[in-house]
Amino acid sequence: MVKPSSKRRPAAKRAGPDRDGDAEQRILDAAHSVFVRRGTAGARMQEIAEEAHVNKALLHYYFRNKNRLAEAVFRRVAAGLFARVGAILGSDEPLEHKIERVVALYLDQLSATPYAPGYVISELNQHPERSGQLLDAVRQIRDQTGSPNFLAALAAQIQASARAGDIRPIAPEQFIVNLVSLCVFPFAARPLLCTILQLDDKGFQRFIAQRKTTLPRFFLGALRP
Amino acid sequence: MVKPSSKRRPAAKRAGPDRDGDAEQRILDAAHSVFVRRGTAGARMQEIAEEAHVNKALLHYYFRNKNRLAEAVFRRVAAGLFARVGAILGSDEPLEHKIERVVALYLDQLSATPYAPGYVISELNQHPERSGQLLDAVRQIRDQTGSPNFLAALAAQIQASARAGDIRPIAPEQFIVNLVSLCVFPFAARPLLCTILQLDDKGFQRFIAQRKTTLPRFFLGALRP
DNA sequence: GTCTATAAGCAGATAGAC
DNA sequence: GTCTATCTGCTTATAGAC
Repeated sequence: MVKPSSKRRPAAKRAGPDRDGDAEQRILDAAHSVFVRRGTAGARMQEIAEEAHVNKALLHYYFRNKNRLAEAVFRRVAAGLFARVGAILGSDEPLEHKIERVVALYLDQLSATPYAPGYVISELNQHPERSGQLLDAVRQIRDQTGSPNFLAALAAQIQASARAGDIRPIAPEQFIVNLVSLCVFPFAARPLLCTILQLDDKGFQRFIAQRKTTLPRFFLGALRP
Repeated sequence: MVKPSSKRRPAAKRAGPDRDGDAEQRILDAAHSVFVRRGTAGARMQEIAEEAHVNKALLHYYFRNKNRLAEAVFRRVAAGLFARVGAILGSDEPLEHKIERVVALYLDQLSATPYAPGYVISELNQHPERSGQLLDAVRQIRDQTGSPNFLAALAAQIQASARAGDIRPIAPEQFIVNLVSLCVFPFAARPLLCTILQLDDKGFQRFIAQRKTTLPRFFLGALRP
């Protein structure tokens, strides 16, 4: 009934005999990598243990069972997917500027973590109960960035811009879903796009690079009055 | 070494003692339902058997093993996702009309098959070898609709419209990815959107209904010269 | 073609030594 | 904390009767 996790760390080694970090951290990193690549159901505790350079039994020591480990990973990935973008959207920059920054940031970030969107999508499809954990992750961000309810702030800004005649009116939900769709979907569906459009890895990178300049123009064009 | 599948059907019952269709078809339908809901790795042959009202052993009789059954389902779902939209995009209607029809069709179709996009996305992420089967599915459609390489046709149309000054220039790949992203992503990420935007099922339906009129305007607006 | 019964192989989880 | 060894249960897959 011992609960070592997230209590005080043991006296532990720094840069000790095993590769970087203490075991718990290594396990979480390895689990992250494996779960995101294979999906929760397809992931094997054995593979995680190997990638963390520890024994299977240690995973259970720290995280009790597979499901808890999966939850920890899901929260981490989901939070990473919203944190920085949420901060931008909740800031008080002008709308046009926000759009450009969100596109640039998302396209860069997702290039580095290509499996994340597909993973989160399929986890949520297969385990609806994870929406709760998703909300936890979002709230956590809100607390850290100090922008409570960035959606409401954004909605107000959109309506103000529309009334001022800077953009044509659009429902805030549609605005944000459009923006996120255009940024995230190409990565979530990357293997699909590469197949249909006959792109290799290099070609996909070029496609995304082009998109970095193309997409803000496209989006702002759609908002012109 | 018998290969009953897709050879001639047995003398079989029509509207026989078991519910609709012959066993092979019932199995495929059940597998479709279960795989799409749980993902390939999370699906159980037992559950499929029950949903098809047959015994587990019969799944192996018809499809040999789980993997083959999964492939059959994947091909079917992928084909269903492209068939009708591909036909529209490959037709010779004016561009503006195509956009309106694709949006309307996709939003309707996906409302009825909400799990399909997420399923295809995660399958392709977890099994890159399925891209081949994806291509099979696409080719199959191409042959049926008689529009060989609808992408090339669409690209030509876009360039022509741009030269005529009807729309502003846009790379054909960006055009199609934008259109598909805006239609498909909200369904692929449906649980995510419902959580973030605090929508229940009814609310999501309203959101999509609004999108049916909003999205074509948004997209055409972005293309205005 | 369809079933029952069973084999064979893992994967998750625990016990206990160090 | 970390390991080795083992148990238990589930899942795919096959054998064989009808």
